[in-house]
Amino acid sequence: MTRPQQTISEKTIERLSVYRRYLKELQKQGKERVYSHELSKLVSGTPAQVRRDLMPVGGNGCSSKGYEVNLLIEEIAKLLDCNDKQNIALIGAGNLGRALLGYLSGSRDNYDIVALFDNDPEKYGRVICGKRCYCIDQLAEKIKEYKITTAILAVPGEAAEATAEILIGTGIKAILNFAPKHITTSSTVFIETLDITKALEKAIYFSRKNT
Amino acid sequence: MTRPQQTISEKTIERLSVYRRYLKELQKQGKERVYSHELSKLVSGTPAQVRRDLMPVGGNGCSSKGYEVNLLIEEIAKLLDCNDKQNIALIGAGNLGRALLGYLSGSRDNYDIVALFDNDPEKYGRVICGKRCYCIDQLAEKIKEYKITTAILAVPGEAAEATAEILIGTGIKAILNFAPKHITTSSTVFIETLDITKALEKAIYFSRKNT
DNA sequence: CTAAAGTTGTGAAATCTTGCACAGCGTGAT
DNA sequence: ATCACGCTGTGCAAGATTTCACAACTTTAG
Ligand SMILES: NC(=O)c1ccc[n+]([C@@H]2O[C@H](COP(=O)([O-])OP(=O)(O)OC[C@H]3O[C@@H](n4cnc5c(N)ncnc54)[C@H](O)[C@@H]3O)[C@@H](O)[C@H]2O)c1
Ligand SMILES: NC(=O)c1ccc[n+]([C@@H]2O[C@H](COP(=O)([O-])OP(=O)(O)OC[C@H]3O[C@@H](n4cnc5c(N)ncnc54)[C@H](O)[C@@H]3O)[C@@H](O)[C@H]2O)c1
Repeated sequence: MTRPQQTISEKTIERLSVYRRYLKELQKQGKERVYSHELSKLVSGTPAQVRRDLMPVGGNGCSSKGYEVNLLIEEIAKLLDCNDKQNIALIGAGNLGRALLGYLSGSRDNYDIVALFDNDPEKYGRVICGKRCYCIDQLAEKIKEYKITTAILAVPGEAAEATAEILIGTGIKAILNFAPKHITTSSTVFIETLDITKALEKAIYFSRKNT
Repeated sequence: MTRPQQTISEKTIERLSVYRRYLKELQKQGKERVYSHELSKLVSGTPAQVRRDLMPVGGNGCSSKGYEVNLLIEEIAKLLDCNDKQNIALIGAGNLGRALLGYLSGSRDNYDIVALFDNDPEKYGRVICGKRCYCIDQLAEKIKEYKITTAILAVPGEAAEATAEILIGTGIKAILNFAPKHITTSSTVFIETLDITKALEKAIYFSRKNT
């Protein structure tokens, strides 16, 4: 019985990532099984949504006993990570870039920041948080060398589009962008922009609307 | 003719924030009018969506001449900011917190981080990036004093839920949360969680799915 | 063994969001 | 003055996502 493998929505992928994080916590606590309604509370969803999200990961999930935590983590990993550690590049070793580096350098077993890039001679050539920082000119070369498929873009807004173009040119497949710029491309590269200002302005707006 | 003022969706609010940012750039460039199809390109949407988003901001928008940039910025500001500068608190002056502080301390005219809070004696009592850092124990007191309605939460995951509870207790109205924890509450406080790991795992997943 | 309680997987309904398409209008050309 | 063009505002359809609701199954108790 092979998986139907119809495309999975972005939202479902996001929630699977979140479920997995909680599942790992449960695993640490020694919990062996979990019900959809437990997961749903951790995430403000409904049990039905959790069950639907879990459908494409493969049907372990046993009536009346719920899901087996270990197995579920494994199956989600198969789907999200393809059992394959991904090499990531971080472009822009500024304030945000270094914070991210510290945050993401911890014990992640499914991806790893393997190279930094910057155009500031003060920064490239050094090792920051245990990772080598290269000159931005070496981007294409190093991305090939390290087999990097995903990049985190943390350069100033003015440089974001041009840098993204270069990245796309190197054959990279996805970009997580922190610059407050929408990056347009005709290629099929997946671009996710995390727009902090947008999130804050939204919070401010709704701070006035609630009750 | 008063605005219908039916509730505006979260997605529309987010896009309005983004439109405004681009409009301000256009303004700087001296552009006076803009068409929905121009805005839509900057954001990968359709012109129809832009027009629909702009409907609740009040109908300036003139056939054949498009929207007047200055006016549109003003109208969006009325909606998003209520012509009112918001005071924001930043909880957790760690790596991310300080990066955010630097980023958000620039020339924002609609909100301002006015106070920091931390539980580390090394940090509170000081002035960081021009803002005073208080001990977390003074949270309630200072939030009242500064009339703060929105908080940015950048404390470690373990402390996030407890800190959010305290925040909610102070009567705050919205929280922008960076900790990788879902914050559950029965109150009507608006909570937006910006989950960076989730975004990265999503990017990694789609890096493999595209073409 | 049977029944009760509680859970999964999923079709179908409900809701939310986006895109189409066109009436109506302002503009500029003829 | 008239007309063609291109844009806005919006009813409505299409699409996407969430929720409901129930059959099927497992476990536990009697
Ligand atoms: N700091 C934050 O908390 C924060 C929050 C939200 C968004 N952002 C966005 O993230 C980006 C980075 O912010 P930051 O605060 O780290 O800025 P920063 O100025 O501290 O760092 C930017 C880094 O990029 C490098 N750089 C500049 N141009 C480059 C280029 N062409 N190629 C390679 N490297 C280049 C600089 O040398 C510097 O090291 C900006 O777009 C900013 O808008 C930052
Ligand atoms: N650094 C990043 O780029 C990054 C990215 C994504 C998410 N996050 C999340 O953001 C949060 C902060 O990350 P960070 O890298 O800045 O961590 P950090 O350890 O550098 O900073 C945390 C700060 O919070 C303070 N703190 C701890 N407990 C507190 C409490 N109970 N009350 C008040 N202050 C308290 C600490 O003293 C410290 O200053 C974490 O939840 C982390 O998971 C960070």
